[in-house]
Amino acid sequence: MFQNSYLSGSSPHAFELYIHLDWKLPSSSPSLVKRYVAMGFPKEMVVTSIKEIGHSDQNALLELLLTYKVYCEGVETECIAVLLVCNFDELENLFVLDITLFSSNSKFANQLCPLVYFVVQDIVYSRSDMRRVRKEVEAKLDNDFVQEMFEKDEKINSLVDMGFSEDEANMAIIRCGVDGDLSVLVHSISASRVAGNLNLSNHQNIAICVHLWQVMGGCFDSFGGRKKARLVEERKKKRKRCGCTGQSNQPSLDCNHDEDMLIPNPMVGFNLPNYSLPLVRVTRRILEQDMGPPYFYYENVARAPTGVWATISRSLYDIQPEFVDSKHLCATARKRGYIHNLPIENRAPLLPLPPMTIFEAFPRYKKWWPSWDQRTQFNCLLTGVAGPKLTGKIGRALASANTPPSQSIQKYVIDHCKRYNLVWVGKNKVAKLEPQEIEYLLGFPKDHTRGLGDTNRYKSLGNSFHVDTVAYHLSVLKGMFPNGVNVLSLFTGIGGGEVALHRLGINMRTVVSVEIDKASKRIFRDWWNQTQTGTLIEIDDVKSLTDDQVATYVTTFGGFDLVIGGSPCNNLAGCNRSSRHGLEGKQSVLFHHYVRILNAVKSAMARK
DNA sequence: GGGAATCGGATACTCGCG
DNA sequence: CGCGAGTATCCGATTCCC
Repeated sequence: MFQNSYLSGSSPHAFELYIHLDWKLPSSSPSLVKRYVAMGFPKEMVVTSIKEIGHSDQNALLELLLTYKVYCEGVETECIAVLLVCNFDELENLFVLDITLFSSNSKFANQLCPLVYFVVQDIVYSRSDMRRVRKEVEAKLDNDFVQEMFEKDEKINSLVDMGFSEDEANMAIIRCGVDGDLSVLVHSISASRVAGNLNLSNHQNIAICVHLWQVMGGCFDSFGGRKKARLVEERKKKRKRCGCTGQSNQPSLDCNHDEDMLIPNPMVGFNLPNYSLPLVRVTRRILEQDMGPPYFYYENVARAPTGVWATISRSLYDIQPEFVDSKHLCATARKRGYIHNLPIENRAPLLPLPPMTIFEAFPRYKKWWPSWDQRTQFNCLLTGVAGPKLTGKIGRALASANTPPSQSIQKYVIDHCKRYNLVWVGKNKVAKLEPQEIEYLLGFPKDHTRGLGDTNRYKSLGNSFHVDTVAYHLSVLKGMFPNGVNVLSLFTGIGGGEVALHRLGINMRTVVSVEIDKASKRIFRDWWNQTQTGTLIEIDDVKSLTDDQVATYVTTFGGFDLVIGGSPCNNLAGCNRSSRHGLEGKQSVLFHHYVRILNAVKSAMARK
C-alpha cells in the first residue's frame, strides 16, 4: 500500500521509496526453512532471518519473520532506499530499529537497505545525520539530565518570547543542541520553516509512513527486551570509544549546527546514465517564480566545509543540490555539487560514452603498470601536478627495492600515485599526466588549452567542469531551445559549460562571458572563434557587471535562457591548507555575485 | 577510530631578457 | 645585474566513509 502511494508521484515534495530485494541463498537448516516457507514466508527471508538470530529461539525467529514480512509487504524489486518516519518521542524505538535492522553487522542492512533515510518531524535525515542526533540524545540521557533540561527550558522560553512556537523551539534545540547559541537556534527555526514549506507537505504520504512505523514498532515492542539489551550494549561500546578520545563531555562538537545536505552515496545525483535504477529520487520543489526561463546552473566542490552548501542552497531559492562524482561517468573522480532549475527527466549523456577506466582511456600504460597498483580510475584532477623531483624519488626507491617491492615501499608509491594521479610509463618509472590527457579525461577537445604554459594548462583544467557531467544535466535544453540559446556565463574559465552545450549540438546565439583570468579568456575566445558563429561578449570581472548592464543585455538579446557558472572554490577546497576560509573567503565570496547577477537577470526578465 | 580523498597557496628558485 | 614570468617544492586539516 505505501509502495503505491510513494510511487504515485502525487506529492511533488515527498521522497520516493525504493527498496531493492537482493536476497542471497546460503544453505542452512533445510527442514526448518521448508517449514517456514510452508507457513507462507519467502524462502530467502527465512534463510536470512535464521542467519540473523539463529534457530534456537523459535518464538524470536517467528517474530523476526513477521517483522520482515510486514516491512517487505508491497515492496517491489526495484527499490534500494527506505524512508522511515517517527516522532522524536519515539526516537528510542527508532534507535532500536536502526541497530536491529540497519547496523553494519546486519545482513538485512547489507542486502536490503543500502540507503536509509529518517523523517523526524518533517525533517529528513540521512543515517549519518541520525547517528549525530542519536549521539546528542544519548549524551543527554547519560549526562547531567536535570541541568540540561533547565538550560533547555530557559532557551525555549527565550524563543517563545521572540514569537516562535514551543514546538519549533524544541525542534531547533534537538537539531542544534542545547549548547547552541540563541542566534543559531533562531536561524535553524527560520530554515526549518522554509524546509517545512518544501518537504513532505503531502499528509497522505506522511500518514502512510507513520503507519509503517507503528506497525513495525508494535512488532518490536513484543520482544523489546532483547533489542533493548543490544541498544544498551551499543551505548556502552560507544561510551568506551568516546572516553578514549576524551570528547565524551562535548557531544555538541559532533553536532552539525547547519542544516545538512543529503549527499547520496554513491554520489550519483538525482539520476545518471548506466544506472538502471534511480537511487534516491527526489522530486525537487521549485517555486513557480524560480522555474526557468531563465534556467540557471551553479557548480562547486561537493566537499565544501560544513554548512557551505546549506548557505548556497538558501541563496539559490532553497533548491536542493545535486551531488555527482564524475567517476560514474568517466575514468576520473570529480566530486561536485550542482544547483539548478533544469528538468531532471529525460536526460541523455554525450556520445560516445567516455572510457570508464584508466586502461580504457590509455591502453598503453598497461605495459608498465605493476599488479600491486590496483587503481582502475584516477582521483580528482587538481590544479597542481607532481614535479620531477617526486617522480625521480619514486623511481629510485623502486630501483633499489625487491621485486615485488616491500609493503611499505608499495604504500609509499601508491599513496603518491593516488595523490598526484601518476601513471606508469616505464620500468619503475612514474610520470604525471600530460595536459592533453587531462583535456581528454575532462571531455575537452584535444589541444583545447594548448598555447599556455603547462602550469597554466594544469591550473585552468583543474579548475574546470567535467564536460560530460555538465552536458548530461544540460542535455534537457536541446529539445527546449531548437533555435539556440542566449547564455550568461559567469566564471567562464576555459569554457566547460560552452563546450558541453556545443557537444550537445545546442546552438549558442549569444554568450556573455565573465572571466577575469587572461589566459583562460584567450583559450575560450580562441575556441569560440574556431567553432561558433554566434556573438561573444567578454567582461572581465563579475564585480564590474552591474544590474543595469544586465538589464540592458536582457533587453538587447531578449533575455537569457541559461545562466551558468561555478564560482571560485579556492576557499572551499579540501587541499587548500592555508586559506580554506569558507564561502566568505577572499575568492569564494564571489559566489554572492553569482546570486546577485542571477537575480538581476530574473527581475529584468520579469519586467519584460 | 582510522583510512582516504581533496577545482590550493606561499615562497624560493630558474631562466630569459634588457 | 635587475626584473618578471614561469616553475618546483614544500606546506595539514576537514570531511566522509567503512
